[in-house]
Amino acid sequence: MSREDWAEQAEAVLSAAGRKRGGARRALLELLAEERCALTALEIEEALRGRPGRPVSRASIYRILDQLEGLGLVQRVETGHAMVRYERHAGHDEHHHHLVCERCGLVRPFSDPGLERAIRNLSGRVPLAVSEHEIVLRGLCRECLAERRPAAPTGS
Amino acid sequence: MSREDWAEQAEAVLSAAGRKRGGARRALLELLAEERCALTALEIEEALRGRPGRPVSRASIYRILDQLEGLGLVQRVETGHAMVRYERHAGHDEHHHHLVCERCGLVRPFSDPGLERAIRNLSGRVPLAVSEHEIVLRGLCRECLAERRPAAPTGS
DNA sequence: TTCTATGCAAAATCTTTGCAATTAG
DNA sequence: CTAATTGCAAAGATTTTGCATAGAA
Repeated sequence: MSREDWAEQAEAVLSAAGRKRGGARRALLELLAEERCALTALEIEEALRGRPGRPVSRASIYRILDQLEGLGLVQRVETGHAMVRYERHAGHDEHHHHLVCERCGLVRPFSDPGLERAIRNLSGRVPLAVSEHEIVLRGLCRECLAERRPAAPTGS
Repeated sequence: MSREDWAEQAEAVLSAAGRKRGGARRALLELLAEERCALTALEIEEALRGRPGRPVSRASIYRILDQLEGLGLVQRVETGHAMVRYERHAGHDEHHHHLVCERCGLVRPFSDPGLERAIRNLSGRVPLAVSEHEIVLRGLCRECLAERRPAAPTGS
């Protein structure tokens, strides 16, 4: 499913759920369709303010995200700092997790088949009917690591 | 390391860091030593209010948790709902992750060697110097599943 | 026309900070 | 005595809600 398709499909799902179209949600869908990784509500607000389309009020952003999450169109991602991030619900082929830099806060996607296998394997053995999983690796990104260790890593 | 040992060791680390003893922190350490899974700051506040020791002000709870996290004595856990949870930093043998029920909010620990292996394996191949990882599986716990599907699961 | 969508402002919730009093070392 | 600890209240930050208007079907 390509990016434009995602936005269109989302509109279709919304319509099927008896929702009417609106400019604010439209703008939000377009933004999420382009983004490949998770954004916070405030990042979304800012992004929409600085683009050709229209700005969207914060309250609407929260309401729309909540609605989209309820319909399975976006996923919440908890990467830290008690601030929720959202990204479009990806198909099986685009499924990914997140790397978070503890120093600069950078959030990047990654994926790994071995990890998915381990999760699938595990899902049948826990006392929970697993519907989703979320994995966050924390550490230092390359840039922050470089700033901390200017010298070459020569043993002790 | 047993539970009491953890609290004692924590006091030792604090002392080594030049910290003085205080009743509020003491109460918090004892609570965390007993808990096997992550609590939010507000849950900690409530738990401390309803027990023999002393109640601790909310501000102190946040300050103390922050301090303990800085010393590596507790770990933040992001299980969802934009509320941070904390649990004592476990040794290698007690390392675990979390199952979260999407309906009732129950948080339970679990662990799996295969998963840890996959993570270790992966850590060398991502553009991040990984220092921690966090895994959350979401779904319905047994009780909530039972409420939703009163009938026996006989294949359609 | 009827119900949804949206903005604005107020409220609610969680977390942090400032300040003064207390207490450990 | 000096610095860390703690509580209280106020401030911050993020998220939610109430209400009125605008807009889609």
